[in-house]
Amino acid sequence: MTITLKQLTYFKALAEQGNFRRAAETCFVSQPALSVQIQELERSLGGALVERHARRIVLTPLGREVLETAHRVLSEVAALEHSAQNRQGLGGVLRLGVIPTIAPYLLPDALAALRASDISLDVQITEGKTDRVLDQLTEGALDACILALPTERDGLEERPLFEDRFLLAGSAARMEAMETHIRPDALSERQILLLEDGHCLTDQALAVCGRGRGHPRIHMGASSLPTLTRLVEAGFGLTLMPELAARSEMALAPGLRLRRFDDPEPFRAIGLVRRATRQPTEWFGALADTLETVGCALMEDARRAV
Amino acid sequence: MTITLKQLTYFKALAEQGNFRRAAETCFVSQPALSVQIQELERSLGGALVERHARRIVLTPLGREVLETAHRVLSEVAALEHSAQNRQGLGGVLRLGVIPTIAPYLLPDALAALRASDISLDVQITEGKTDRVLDQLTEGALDACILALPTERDGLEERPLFEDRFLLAGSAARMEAMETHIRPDALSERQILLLEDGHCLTDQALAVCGRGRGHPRIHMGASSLPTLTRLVEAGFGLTLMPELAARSEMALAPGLRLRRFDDPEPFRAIGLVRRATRQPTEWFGALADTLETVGCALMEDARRAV
DNA sequence: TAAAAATACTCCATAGGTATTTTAT
DNA sequence: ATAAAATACCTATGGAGTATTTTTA
Repeated sequence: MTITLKQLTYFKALAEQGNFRRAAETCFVSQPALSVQIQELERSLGGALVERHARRIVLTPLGREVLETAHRVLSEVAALEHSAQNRQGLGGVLRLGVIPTIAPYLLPDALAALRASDISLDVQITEGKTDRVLDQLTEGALDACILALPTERDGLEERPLFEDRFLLAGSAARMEAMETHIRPDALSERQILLLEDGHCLTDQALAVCGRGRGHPRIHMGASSLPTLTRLVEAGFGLTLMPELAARSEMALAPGLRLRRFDDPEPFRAIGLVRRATRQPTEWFGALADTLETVGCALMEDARRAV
Repeated sequence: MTITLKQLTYFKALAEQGNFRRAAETCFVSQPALSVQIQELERSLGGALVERHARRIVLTPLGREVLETAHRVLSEVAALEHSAQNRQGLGGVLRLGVIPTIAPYLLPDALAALRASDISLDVQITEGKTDRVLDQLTEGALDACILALPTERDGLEERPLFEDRFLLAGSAARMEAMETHIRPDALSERQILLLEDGHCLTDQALAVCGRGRGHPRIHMGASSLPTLTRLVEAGFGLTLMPELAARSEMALAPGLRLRRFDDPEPFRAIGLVRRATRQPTEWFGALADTLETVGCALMEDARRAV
């Protein structure tokens, strides 16, 4: 009626052994059991697979063709079963969404660390703003996201990784004109440049500077952090620079000056998010641990530098 | 414990439907039946394949990987089952052995006829002398052979196809010196050129000429019929030319002359041979019928020509 | 509360085993 | 006569069904 893997397994053994009895032995079943399954397979395929002779069997043309398919199918399934054992972490590709103000600064180190770690998982990165990657995560198009917490969405599980503090960034001239001690909410919003709408960093910066104080005057809607950095370097205003991005941005904008805020320093919480599910997922914890280690190390470096 | 095609089928349906109940419906089983098989598959693979959410499911990375394999495996098996229906004649490649004194003369027409016929079978030709192809047939390395009957071996089934009569061939000078009516056994053996040992044609020619009359004097052990033809054309003696080869050989050796023997003309019986097996083999009869038709047509032509 | 999946339990189909017959050399 | 595969028959595993519970949104 229907072809089964068992039938294909028995048939492969029969073709290899050339004899029903020996084939049955290698399959650890009785000879009639194997005979019946071969007959069943022949009935399904509508033709003989082997010529039965007194001392041996010979494959028919159909049998040879079926044998090839059987080989392919069985090896595919065997690979599946085998991968179940040898799998550390998980099989397959983990689709990871990362927001643009994190991706270029965290991923180089993070991917290197993942590659080196025991959890051998392939990662496929999707870069997108918070809402977009969270939508994809919810739909099932992504497996996890790295972004600023909290997400404030239902059905998601958040795991904090590290704190990314904000530094004040400006041109040398502007920064020298500043007083020594700066409190974030003392910044006049008119001085602050922000990324274009949609970047969570924009909202966070507004929150840090105390939105309530007056109407924000966003001079430029820069589309990326490097662009924003260049504008600030050129003296068009100040901005809040995440520590995470500091080293890279300084390398590209030598005229930029950074200054730490007084304690308590404002920060964004970087976290890993996945769909909430009751069943434990091996890879999530391991991935988060690795990212946490990498992220904290980067923060250490940043604190030594500024 | 072991992966089954049923599990893969159910899993594929689940991935497509995104929901256990609908997947179960498309498989025409109850929801618990499908649930259990999915759990079984997950147990075999040692990891979750789907995340269970309230209104839908999402594949895990492992699930996506398994789904790809499942697609490949199921489509291979489906192709097998499907080919069982659409198969005319047989599937696969028929390995056909043919002796050298038949192959080049019969095969061009025969293969064309097979290609045109409804029995769509791929044929792979092995050319070799009688003993060699029969050994391969017995071993199972060939499925059938075209050669001169009888084979006089056990375990083989012979099917006569057509009679290939022998013509007397010689140079123009020699043939003009011959009397009008020739009886085969009247030929002096010393005039006759034969192929080298191993060709059945050699034995047949000796039998035709009445071996008992005296010691055969084989002037040349030619390795192929075309070679033999050239020697004869050059006047080195006479030979027996199978009607089957006559047309081709005449084209290559314009100086050659052919003469029919008086009735009863000597001939070799061309037949198709396979391993004897009690189970009926669809292709054998169909193949034999086609070959018989082609062979008889060639014989008709030959008789009109000489 | 409603919808979906998991669990519990029962039943039956079928794969497998033993004993035997049939077939081919 | 012997060796191998097919057949007959019985048993037991496990896949599927119904009813129910659990879970999550």
